[in-house]
Amino acid sequence: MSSERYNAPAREPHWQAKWDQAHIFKAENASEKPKCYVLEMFPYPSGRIHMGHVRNYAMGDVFARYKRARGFNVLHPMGWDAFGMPAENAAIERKTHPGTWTYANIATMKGQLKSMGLSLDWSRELATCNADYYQHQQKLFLDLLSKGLAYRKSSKVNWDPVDHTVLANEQVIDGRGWRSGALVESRELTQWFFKISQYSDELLSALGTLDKWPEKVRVMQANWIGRSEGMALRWALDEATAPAGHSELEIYTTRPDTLFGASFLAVAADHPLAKAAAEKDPKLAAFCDECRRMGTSVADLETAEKQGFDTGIRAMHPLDKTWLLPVYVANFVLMDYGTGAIFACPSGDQRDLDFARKYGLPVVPVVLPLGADAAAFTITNKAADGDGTMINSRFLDGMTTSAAFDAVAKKLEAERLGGKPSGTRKVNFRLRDWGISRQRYWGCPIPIIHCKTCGIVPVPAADLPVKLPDDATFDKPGNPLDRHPTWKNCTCPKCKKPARRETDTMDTFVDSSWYYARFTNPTSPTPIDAKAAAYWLPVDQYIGGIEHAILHLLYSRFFFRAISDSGHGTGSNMREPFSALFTQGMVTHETYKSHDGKWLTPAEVRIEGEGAARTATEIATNQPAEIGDIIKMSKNKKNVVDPDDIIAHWGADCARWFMLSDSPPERDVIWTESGVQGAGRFVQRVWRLVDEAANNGSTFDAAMPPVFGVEAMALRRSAHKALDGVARNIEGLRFNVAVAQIYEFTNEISAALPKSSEGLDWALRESAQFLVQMIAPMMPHLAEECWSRLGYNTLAANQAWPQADPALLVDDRVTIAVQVNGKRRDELTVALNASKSDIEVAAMALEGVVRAMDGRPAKKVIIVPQRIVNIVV
RNA sequence: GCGGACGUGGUGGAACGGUAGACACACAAGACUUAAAAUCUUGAGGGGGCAACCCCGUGCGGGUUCAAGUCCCGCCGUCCGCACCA
Repeated sequence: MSSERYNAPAREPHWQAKWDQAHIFKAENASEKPKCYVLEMFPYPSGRIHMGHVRNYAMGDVFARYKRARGFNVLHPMGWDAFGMPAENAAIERKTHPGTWTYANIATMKGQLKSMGLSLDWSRELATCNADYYQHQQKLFLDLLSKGLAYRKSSKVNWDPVDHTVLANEQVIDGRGWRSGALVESRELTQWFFKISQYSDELLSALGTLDKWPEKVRVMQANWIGRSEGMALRWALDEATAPAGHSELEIYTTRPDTLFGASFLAVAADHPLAKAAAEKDPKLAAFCDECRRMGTSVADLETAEKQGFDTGIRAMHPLDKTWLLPVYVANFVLMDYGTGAIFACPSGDQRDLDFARKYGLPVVPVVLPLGADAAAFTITNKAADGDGTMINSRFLDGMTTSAAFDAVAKKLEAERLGGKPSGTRKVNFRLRDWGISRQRYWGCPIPIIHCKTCGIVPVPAADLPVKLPDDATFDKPGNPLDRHPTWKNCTCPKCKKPARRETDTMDTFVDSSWYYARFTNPTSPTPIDAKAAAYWLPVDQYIGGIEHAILHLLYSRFFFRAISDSGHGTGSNMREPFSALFTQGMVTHETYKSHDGKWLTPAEVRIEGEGAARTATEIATNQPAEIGDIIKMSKNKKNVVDPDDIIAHWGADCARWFMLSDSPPERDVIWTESGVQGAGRFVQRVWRLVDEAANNGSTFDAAMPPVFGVEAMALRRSAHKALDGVARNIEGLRFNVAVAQIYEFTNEISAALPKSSEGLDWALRESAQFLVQMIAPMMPHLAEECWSRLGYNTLAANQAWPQADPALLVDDRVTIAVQVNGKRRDELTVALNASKSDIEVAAMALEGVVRAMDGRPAKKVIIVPQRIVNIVV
């Protein structure tokens, strides 16, 4: 018997080397086994892994290892989302090349991931900054271009003044750049776009098929796509007031039913009609400039009052040509939604009502809300924006709002204006096309040549890759490619005259929009090996952070469709890349501040006391420190714990186990020292238990004893139930519950150890072996150590998940609660298959039941076999 | 404003409509030890009672049900996402 403690940090590298030598995590692209593709969102090589990575990869690894044990051919790859601005910023600061910095980080982080003992197929490793990868992305771009799914246009874009680049709409959070945090400015630029809007309908409706995605993510995507059903209405402009060349105005509305409540029209400051009118009206021109200056930031929008300016133009009501309405320029009308023009019904829309009150415009109630008293109904300061019955609406009066919608639609579809229907039903989406041009160096070059003669010329596929030049300079802000002396000069592939290379690079979200497909065959000469992709895709379980709910996850869903439609998919009708998605919570930690207000790391403070009396002291100065909120680990707030330190001190298994226990995986977990200690104690406990069981004489391989005593039988039941429960909980990604079941089971083993019972030695061996196999997905090194202690010279990682014996999953006797009037008064242990009448007789005789019934007769007795008895008196 | 999630001991959290608080952390008492660590045992939702037991208890108020943390209705609160989207 070895009484030594298990030295995890010393033993873990040994087992990692064993796995490496045996190549057991290498996935084969052809197999008799069913496939399972497990993927965690690949990391950006920022320098070192953090606890968030540990949690993410630990979860994926448990699932991957479990599925391997269940007989699946598992693909579990890892790579690097390696392009991006931090590399460039680091290059500026440290005067190194972004590539040097990035590859050094990759080497460091790969070492860290290896020390976690992840069951990864490293033979498929890829880095998006490698030309081996991005050359294929350039090919994908060219094929999207030829299909019209990539295009160039001039438009207003989000400009990040800190990172000196354009950002997509999805990358602007609360008016700020998602990475730099800088307030985004609006600029008019010519940019490359991907036509994600062409897939709006499909991306939205297919959300319904993603039943293994979190509801939250689906709702967020649905809102982002933002479908609305309405009508495009063309209003004839009064000739006397309209600017030359403008005879009509098209607006978009979702409420044509409220058309008789209209009191004005409004257009965006950038609307062509506003611009035309402004030419002759300096005051209007000034107002439009003012609107444009008012940025797009949230702070601006919240404080901005509704403002408008009467253009003097009058428009004819589509249902009554004699009815003229004023056309305003209004600061709240967005040029890029609908047609940039609206009609306003103040009684039915709060914003229109505020505006009407301010400018003294009519407010005519047209919808009587359901249940409202018609005689007493008026609009004061609250618009009636719900459904109801039409009033003051001529031929619509008395109809429901939806009937009125149809009636107006029917009428205006038949009505002609300039030979065309004056109204058409129209579905509108909020989703804009994805602007992918970035004015930065460290990204995938857009394979385009600008020729004075031929215009925009794609780089011929044979000339790919368009490689980034190594000798760029980073000494000043702006795009190094743009100021490179030679790289951008080239010859036009068509006319062979001197031409200029496109110096924008692609948004790095393009890189991550197809990496999962590349993993299926990372050496394919084509971007995607259709056969390999068809075999492995879709990803069976994808795991990552919720922050990508509409960024990466929506882009990928689009990009996979777009490249499939341009000849690069699986060759089948597969449309969704990720069949199941799991969004894990963050890792949080307390924050600490020194007496003079500086953030302190957990290592820099000493904690004493507990509860409300807990105090922190800065170790270096011995000054009291302030204990702050528990928030996501961030370098800024210094509330970080370095995984390397934890692994060096406690071992990877301990870190993994702690990450998986207690908190449900979708929720945030609080990293605490005591929690790690608890996990560390459990590592030792498993080691001791297995050690003792292994010393127990009998072996599991020996023939099963013909008879088991009561204690031995009970232990066997526990073992098989635990096996079954842990399996189901890993399957459902309820790792915290699986962990709890393992704890429970180890308690059972501990309790059984000192007992003596026929067949107990054998049952203990069986239990110990099951325990080892149960923990193997979570604490794989410890499992190997224990497995060898049990006398095996095979690898635990290669063992099949043991089959639970169904006969042992149910007890032959069950204890059920007995209630009187719904309150538990006693309990009853009966044979599993006891008849209802037997149960009733036994229940009625129970002491607690007799007392509670107090001589009253039972009115009713409910018996749910194996569950409960409830006696109603 | 719109949408979503959540609300259970000191803490993290368990709980197919069926014994609420599994399991863990923290805590307390005890054993072992010269001592500490480690380990082991025991205790614990609140209140009452020597005890057997009894009452109350899953944010608040109603309802459905033999039975509600769980389902329904209405509030309150917290967190998250979107937001001048016509």
